[in-house]
Amino acid sequence: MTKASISKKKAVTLKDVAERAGVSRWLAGHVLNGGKSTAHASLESVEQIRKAAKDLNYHSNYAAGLLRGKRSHTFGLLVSSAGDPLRSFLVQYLDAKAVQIGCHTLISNTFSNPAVPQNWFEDYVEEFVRRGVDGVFCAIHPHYEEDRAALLERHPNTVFYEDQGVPDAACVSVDREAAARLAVRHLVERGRRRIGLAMMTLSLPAHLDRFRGYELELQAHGLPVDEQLVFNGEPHGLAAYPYCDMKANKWEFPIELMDMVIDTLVCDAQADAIVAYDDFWAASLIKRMRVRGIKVPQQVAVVGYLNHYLCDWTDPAITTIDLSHEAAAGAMVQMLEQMVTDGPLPKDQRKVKIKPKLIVREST
Amino acid sequence: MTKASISKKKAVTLKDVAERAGVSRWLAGHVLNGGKSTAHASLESVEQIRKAAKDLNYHSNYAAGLLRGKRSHTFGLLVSSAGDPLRSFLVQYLDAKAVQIGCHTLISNTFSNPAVPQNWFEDYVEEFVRRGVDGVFCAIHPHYEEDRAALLERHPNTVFYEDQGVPDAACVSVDREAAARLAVRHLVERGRRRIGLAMMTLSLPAHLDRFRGYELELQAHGLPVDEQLVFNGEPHGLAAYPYCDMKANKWEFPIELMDMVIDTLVCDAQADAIVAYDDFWAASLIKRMRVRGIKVPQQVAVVGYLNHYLCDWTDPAITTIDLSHEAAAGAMVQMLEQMVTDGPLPKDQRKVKIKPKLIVREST
DNA sequence: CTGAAAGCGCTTACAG
DNA sequence: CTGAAAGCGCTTACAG
Repeated sequence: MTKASISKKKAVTLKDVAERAGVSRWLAGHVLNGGKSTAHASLESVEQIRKAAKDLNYHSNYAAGLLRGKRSHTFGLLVSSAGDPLRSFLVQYLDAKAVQIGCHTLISNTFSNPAVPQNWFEDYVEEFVRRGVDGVFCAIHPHYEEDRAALLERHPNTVFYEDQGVPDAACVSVDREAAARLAVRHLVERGRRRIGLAMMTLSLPAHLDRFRGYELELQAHGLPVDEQLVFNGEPHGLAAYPYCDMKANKWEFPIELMDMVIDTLVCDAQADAIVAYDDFWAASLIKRMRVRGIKVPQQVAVVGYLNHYLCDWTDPAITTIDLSHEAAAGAMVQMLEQMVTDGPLPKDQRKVKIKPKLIVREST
Repeated sequence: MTKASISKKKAVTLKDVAERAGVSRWLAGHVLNGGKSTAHASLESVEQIRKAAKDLNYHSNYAAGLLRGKRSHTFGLLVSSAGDPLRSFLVQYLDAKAVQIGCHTLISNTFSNPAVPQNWFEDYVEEFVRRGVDGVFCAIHPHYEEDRAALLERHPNTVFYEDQGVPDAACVSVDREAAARLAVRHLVERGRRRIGLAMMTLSLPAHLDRFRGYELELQAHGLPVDEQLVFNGEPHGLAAYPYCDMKANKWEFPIELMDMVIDTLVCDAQADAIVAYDDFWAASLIKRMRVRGIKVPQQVAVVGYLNHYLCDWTDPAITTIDLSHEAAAGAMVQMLEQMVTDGPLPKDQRKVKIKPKLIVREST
């Protein structure tokens, strides 16, 4: 059988199955594609139809179903770059969870692509409409100023990852306050008393959550909150955007800032531990401290944030907070599917916080 | 306007546009969706139609087009896990390049998902048929024994990443021989004379390519090929599968083997440089050598393979070979698109080798 | 260029 | 349960 003959071969249709099973097209369609009860059909007919479908390798025509208004079993996924360390595993798990309920994922990552025009976001939103996606996952970074309201207008069935400032929207996010508390508690248990916090900024809600967790956990252990122990990158020119420019696949990490963190927290404020902004900060802090003769973890313990697999490969390996991407993806898929089948979620079910986990390695 | 009214609002159709533009449905369809020449229409009509379409926010109905046999502008992407460090950037770039030619990417990564049944591969292949993808990118790891012949049978338009043992199939792969030569040449230029090679196995073609490159480049510099300087992990129980089990998101890295590499190459054979199997080997080798008091790069230089971003975060940062994922993705998209539009590629255009690049950091 | 018709494969509504 | 018909939105073929 040549390739040409394959591609020319007519697809097997409901009519073929019905004829072979000796039933009506209606019944065959009802049994194979109806989804609901098969009450109308005798058990024998159902058997016959299923067998005929299998024999003929029947698969219902996707385009015809769509045209008649059936759902697409496709979710659109908006992400700035699929390879982004903060997103790649979320992407993987979202698709894996979607597959479990019979759905597929259409990706759209375009920030990595300089050739894509400015209005990529709107174009994707329209293309998603055109393709009849059942819903959308929006996992673009919160600081990108795309029009999320317009997205919601076109796709009421949207679930966000991380709070993107859209009131009442369905949203799954990491419990950052809990994350900071986990880190601090662990350090206290290891006997640290002067625990520093190194943050990129303290002017955004998500970052403030971590600061609050840091404060609360210190207080829970009767430790003072010393503002000298809190480093805020913002006055030093650190904006809230990522230092990893995925567009150019280039890391522009402010390594000199890490020395400032060490000056401020370790040298001046005598920190014996640092809760770092993320694993990349942690890795650089460790690297710079080694150069300066400060031993990790003996003199200063370091905790990261994210649990990127690079944590296994630094020296020492980094103790960190795992963001539970799999759990987040599971929650997102479950919420979206419920929205698709049952309509909008009740308001009190729209915000889901994911519990992070402490992963202990060598840096503490 | 309530959400309900939006979802109920009838989609704008070609008929609406034609009426508004005062032309026939045929002409409107021809101008807006025909793609080919607009020779049949007067310039004025074309203007009118375009304007009407824009005013009404017309987008051609995807399902109807598919049903009538138009191409889907969708590529299927088979990958074991989208978050895999060896694949995540390829995934990102494939989508980015596809978008540039107006196509979208349907991902399918399921190895990460224990709940997916054994026959996931065949299911995806059928689902891709059902959804009418224009073609398929197959970037699953070569050692997974899925039925690639069956894939090709259903989807003649398939481009593989890395040689997967399918004769005559279109395939883009890294020039591994060139990669090894780049590493060796760089080390020779840095004055190294006893350059070790640490390989996972030497029984697979792809790995042998690197060994050949190593040999050739040594010979090109008049250096002897000393078999003591070649470490082969295979006799030590290292199979050719990845040590990163994405299914469980768990790394089972044979760290004790890294000590064996150091014993064999550095202690016994007096290597002053190691060309490592990949960046993860390089990172571990560096880590273990530090423990043993061997200075990198002063005593032993190390070169990785892949240019994963973790190379920036180890100490010292790793000199490595970049696999040019963006170029590979570009070639794959270009080949697939040509197959879609012009039919099968001539046999001599089916194998594309991507040139890797040397990235110098601190470990050499 | 127009206009009316057929048909892609399915689902829905309807009379039996 | 069956059977014949309509229609989702489009493209194609055809007579004008």
